Amino acid sequence: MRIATWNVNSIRSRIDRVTAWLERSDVDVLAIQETKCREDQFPGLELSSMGYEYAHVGLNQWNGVALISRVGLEDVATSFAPDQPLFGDPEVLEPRAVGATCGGVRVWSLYVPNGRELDHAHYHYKLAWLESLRTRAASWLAEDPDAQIALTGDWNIAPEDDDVWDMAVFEGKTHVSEPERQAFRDVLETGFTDVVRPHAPGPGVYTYWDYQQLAFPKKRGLRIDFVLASQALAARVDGAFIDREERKGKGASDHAPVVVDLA
DNA sequence: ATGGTGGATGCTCCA
Repeated sequence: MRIATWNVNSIRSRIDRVTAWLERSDVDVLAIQETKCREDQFPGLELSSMGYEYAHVGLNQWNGVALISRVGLEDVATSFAPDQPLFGDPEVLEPRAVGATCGGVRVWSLYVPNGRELDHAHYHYKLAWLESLRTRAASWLAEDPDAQIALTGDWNIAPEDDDVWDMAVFEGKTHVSEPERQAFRDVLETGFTDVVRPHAPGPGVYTYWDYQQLAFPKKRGLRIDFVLASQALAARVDGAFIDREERKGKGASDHAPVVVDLA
């Protein structure tokens, strides 16, 4: 079974690239972030005609996450916990998490809040969101230590200096601050592993490149998209890669798909 | 190749 995660930066503007990528990638389950559309705008027909079931949550032009699967899609959840933090004025539950059981694996498509600036309300929201996720993930494993769980998505955190093209540029910025990195490590410590890194060692290996300043051809990226697997799932991983080819050319997302193969 | 962001929206925000 092959699972993948990809921040597509608008499913409506990217649907042709998404279907073309699916056609050539033999993916069974894809977690999508930043669909940037409402439920009624989601291009479900294009995906279902390819044999994929889908679950999507989207309220407006921001955020939005989906799961598509051709190996079953059961027990869909549109938030990871009853206390998943809210944001905005008025406060709302933003569409940043969707989970489903696909081929026996509990897969989550997660779009961690960006944080915007250190000490911004959005930054505190990001940390609270991650803490809530950590607590919930720990409870899932406490319930069933053998659960096969994949926490996939755009984490908006570069956990190590090697995940950043130039640390000096990120001095005082989000994505690399110690509280964010600690929050990421705290999720790992509940019993999850980055299953891609062993197959895509750095430095200089990234999943995201800004559209500006020719960042991609200049190799100026960040590694912020991850597949974190529970122990039982990690034991099944027999390969992984970041598909940076998909970042090339006109009309690419600013993120590359991240792919994991399970035995 | 001598370049210099893109998406959704609506006159700006978000990433």
